[in-house]
Amino acid sequence: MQRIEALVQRVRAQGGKVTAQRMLIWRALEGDQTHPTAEDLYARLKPVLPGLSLATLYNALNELVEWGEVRRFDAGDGHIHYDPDCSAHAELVCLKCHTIIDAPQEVAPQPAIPDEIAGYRILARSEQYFGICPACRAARA
Amino acid sequence: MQRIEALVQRVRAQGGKVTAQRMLIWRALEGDQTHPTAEDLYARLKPVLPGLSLATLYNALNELVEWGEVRRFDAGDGHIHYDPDCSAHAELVCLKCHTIIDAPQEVAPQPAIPDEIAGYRILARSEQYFGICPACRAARA
DNA sequence: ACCTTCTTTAGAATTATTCCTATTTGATAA
DNA sequence: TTATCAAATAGGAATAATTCTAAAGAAGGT
Repeated sequence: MQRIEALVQRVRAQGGKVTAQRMLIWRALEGDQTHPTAEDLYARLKPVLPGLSLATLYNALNELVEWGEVRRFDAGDGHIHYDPDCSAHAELVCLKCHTIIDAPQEVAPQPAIPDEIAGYRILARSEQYFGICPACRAARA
Repeated sequence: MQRIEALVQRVRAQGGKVTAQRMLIWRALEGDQTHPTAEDLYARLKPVLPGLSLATLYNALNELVEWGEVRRFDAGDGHIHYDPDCSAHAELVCLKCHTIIDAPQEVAPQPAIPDEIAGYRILARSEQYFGICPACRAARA
């Protein structure tokens, strides 16, 4: 995710409004490395801004995804997870216990993102490896 | 996805049962290239086996995912999509209209899947490129 | 064929996400 | 400041996805 000032400018430039809700959500995501779900974020933000609606949160999240500022991915646990870190990295998802960790660049190197593929203008790339984590492998044996 | 005979053996080997419902779902997925959602499949299968429950369909799908036989991914349109084609390919997802196409290997080459990353036993890999499709680019201009 | 055992199923209940719309609020300019 | 207008919000309704549990069904031995 870009710095918040850049998001402010982006919203203004397209005739949008910098609302308290958006700022709150942006700040909550900034630097977050926990791959939170929408519910996680809601539980965190509701006490801060009690009037906050879940719909508003989903709107803001989906808009960030459309801008390519945040990645959203399915970890196979029945929840959609969000990750503001759009730098080059893959996720490692355990198919048994659904824990998620970021794969280091060395073990899952990321190619440069091309500007265009098959006529599509490419904004973001997402990669997941699904498998069985060390703990679950041990538990099974 | 492997051939259906292989799935039959797999289920038997782990003490499971080859039910009519599983066979039906497996056959529906075999060779499907439409990236269907669970609802798509349900609509297709319900007339064939009217007693079929959505829960059964989800069970079967999630079990295939856990076996690494089918990939499931979030196309950002509010629906989870399933793809029985686990051969090496990335998906191209339009952030505006949410159409999904398979990227040819030439434009998005797939590395070999390592057996293990950071202690995880790797079973599957998923890759998506998010962007704006040619039609939406034209519409915007 | 008939039990027995254990898995799977159907349908309802629950939870997650998106959609809808009257109302509120930010931004702009007088 | 204040009025104006477009855009965002809140909250509830609608839709999507998952979980739960009693009942049904397949496999294997008798």
